[in-house]
Amino acid sequence: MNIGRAAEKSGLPPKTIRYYEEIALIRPARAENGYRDYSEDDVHRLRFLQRSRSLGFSVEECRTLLSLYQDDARASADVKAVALDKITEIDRKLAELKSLRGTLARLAEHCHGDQRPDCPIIDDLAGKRGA
Amino acid sequence: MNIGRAAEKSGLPPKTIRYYEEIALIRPARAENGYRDYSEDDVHRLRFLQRSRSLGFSVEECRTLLSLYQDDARASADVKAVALDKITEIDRKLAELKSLRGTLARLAEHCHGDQRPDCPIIDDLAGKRGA
DNA sequence: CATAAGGATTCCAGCAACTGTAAGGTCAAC
DNA sequence: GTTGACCTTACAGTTGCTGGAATCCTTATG
Repeated sequence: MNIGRAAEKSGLPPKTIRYYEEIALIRPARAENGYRDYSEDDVHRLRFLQRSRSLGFSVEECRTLLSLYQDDARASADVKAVALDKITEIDRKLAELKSLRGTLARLAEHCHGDQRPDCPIIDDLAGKRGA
Repeated sequence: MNIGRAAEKSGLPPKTIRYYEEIALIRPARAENGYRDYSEDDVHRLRFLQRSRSLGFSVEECRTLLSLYQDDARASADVKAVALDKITEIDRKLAELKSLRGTLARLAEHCHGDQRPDCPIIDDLAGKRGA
């Protein structure tokens, strides 16, 4: 099938699919006219990529997961390790965002937010601590 | 002062400082030998940028904040609005990450993580729902 | 049969926010 | 005078696409 149909079926835009081929994540066949020709298996792989990307895995992680997906002799422990690493990474990001949010919320809370120039947010950004 | 000293004082690498000049966030003077020459005020601006970037503001938001910083007639309401927008954005990211984390944790929990190939994580990524 | 629309192809540029590298200029110390 | 630290510019690379231009192929219609 052509790339447009594969795009519909996988939920990925054609541009992205071509990009995935460029970085060697998938290798579709070519028809005689030069068009890419996707098999059902290719579409499975594309959907796999779509889902794993949407779960926050990087393209390189997706490459690993895809090779595990295609490896019938894989150990589920290997897959689990990737998932747990990602959870750790997400936890780090969550902690960082929460901390940022706390700081911003505290600053905003102390800013009267009117037409006067006096502003604790700016003061903090400028390094004028406390007060 | 030279860029190296300004880097030390602001906590930003020289490369980043040059980049900020390239995108017109700061405009240091030049010495006769062509070296950038930073004033104390320049360093204040750099520290301001360092702090606001580290709080998660985009470079363009930093540009806005910096102009507010340098505007003695600013309304604190304008600053507060930027901060509140950023908090909203952080909340969105937090929700997304929490959701991802939940999905991954659920998948990992059901994966026995041993030497066998059977893996609910892969099954889910492949679209085999339920089971 | 011509042609126009809709898809397909390639390649190149651009987004954010830097970072790395190369090739060279300047300055202070020995 | 030469070493080494520091400065300069310019260009490439990072991540993960996305948009655009020029061209080709296929299909439907007049």
